[in-house]
Amino acid sequence: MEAKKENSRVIKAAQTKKRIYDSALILFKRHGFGTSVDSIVEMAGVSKGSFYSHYNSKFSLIIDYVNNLDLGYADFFTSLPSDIPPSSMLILVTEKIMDVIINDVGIDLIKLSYEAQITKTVNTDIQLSYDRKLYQIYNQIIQLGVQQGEFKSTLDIESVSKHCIMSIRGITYEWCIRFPDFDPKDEIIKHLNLLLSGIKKG
Amino acid sequence: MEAKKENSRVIKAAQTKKRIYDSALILFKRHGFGTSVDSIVEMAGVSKGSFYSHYNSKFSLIIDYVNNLDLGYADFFTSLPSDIPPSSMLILVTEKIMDVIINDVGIDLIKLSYEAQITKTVNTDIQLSYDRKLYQIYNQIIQLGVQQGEFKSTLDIESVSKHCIMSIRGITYEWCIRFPDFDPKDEIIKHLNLLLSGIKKG
DNA sequence: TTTAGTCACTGACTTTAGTCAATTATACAG
DNA sequence: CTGTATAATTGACTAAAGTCAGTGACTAAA
Repeated sequence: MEAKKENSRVIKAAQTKKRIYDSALILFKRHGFGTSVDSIVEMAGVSKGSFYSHYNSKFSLIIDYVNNLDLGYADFFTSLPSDIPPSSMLILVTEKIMDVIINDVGIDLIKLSYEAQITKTVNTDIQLSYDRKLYQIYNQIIQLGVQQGEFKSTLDIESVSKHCIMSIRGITYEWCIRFPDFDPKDEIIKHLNLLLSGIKKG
Repeated sequence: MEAKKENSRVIKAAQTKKRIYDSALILFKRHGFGTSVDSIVEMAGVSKGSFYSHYNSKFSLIIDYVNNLDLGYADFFTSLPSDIPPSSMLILVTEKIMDVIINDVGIDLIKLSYEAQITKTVNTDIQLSYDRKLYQIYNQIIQLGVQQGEFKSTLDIESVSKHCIMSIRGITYEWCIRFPDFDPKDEIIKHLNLLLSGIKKG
């Protein structure tokens, strides 16, 4: 990963990319994410080829946008009082995440993003860094739960954290395919409660 | 839902649909699921419009195919000895389902099918009937667990069944986006064990 | 300064999914 | 048997994503 020299060529390229990105955002807001690449490049005043030298696909741009949203999970987590039980932290953080997904990101973007992940014309690096932040939060909570004796000491903390995040993604996928007859916030809470307390007796 | 009379018109239409379907399968096997609709109708000797009067979209045909696979879950379930604990049944059935998904259906079809579910120009009725069968199996197992006293009597059986199936779908989605660096069978078992025993102490 | 090479950029082109008005074949009522 | 309604089928057409050989402005090395 070498930083490119800031010569005029590089600067112009960055300006072009930004023009494409900005035009896309305006058109997305105006006409939704079905906006064609043709209309984006027309508004940006560049050629189609230029679009594709900056973005691998139409999805790439959308994923760029999603990943640049500041979702503010980390802030929410650090703002939590530290004297509540870790199981409650888990629930609260997860509720917050679902709120953001439902209200700030929205069904259309989530669908596109999940579709892009499957078809993957897309560089997943940024997506993974997003995961890493989430993962750290869950890891901390579960570690805390084990330390404080609320959670089983036999837990594989890393694995459990990953499974919490997978549950969020799973429920969000379910939301995509069942929309609007599915309440993802309600369901993720039910799922977490199952994960916390288990199905088996004692 | 009225049964159509079997006049020659209906029979011919069914034959046309079958010719399209069979050609598609041959081409899918030969060139993968990227096969174009044009080449399918060329091989079937029908027009493109005809294709679209039988299938809403290219995905529809693929979904049709996936749903017509006899996945044999039900048989596997009924062949289980009835004296093993319900928690083991849950694990065994789920392992079987994952085996089928991984080996009989395969990553390419699963990806297409999951993509189709998200983009959904597609009639989900058949997908739902597939779910219904699975759902019945899980419902029975969990009911048995409650009756025999292995599972908590306070469980909402229907909700827990749904969440088991959602977990399968969630993990399968994860497999799609992480392939090949993800072992869905291993992970679904871990997830189920968490669901069964819980994270919290006693 | 010259010159070879790089890189953003161009736009016509290809590919493919999906549409729809027109056409043809069949069913059915009188 | 005749005319009319209905359903299946056609294929030219649209729309949109993505490609690629070519262009010229800019960089950097001699």
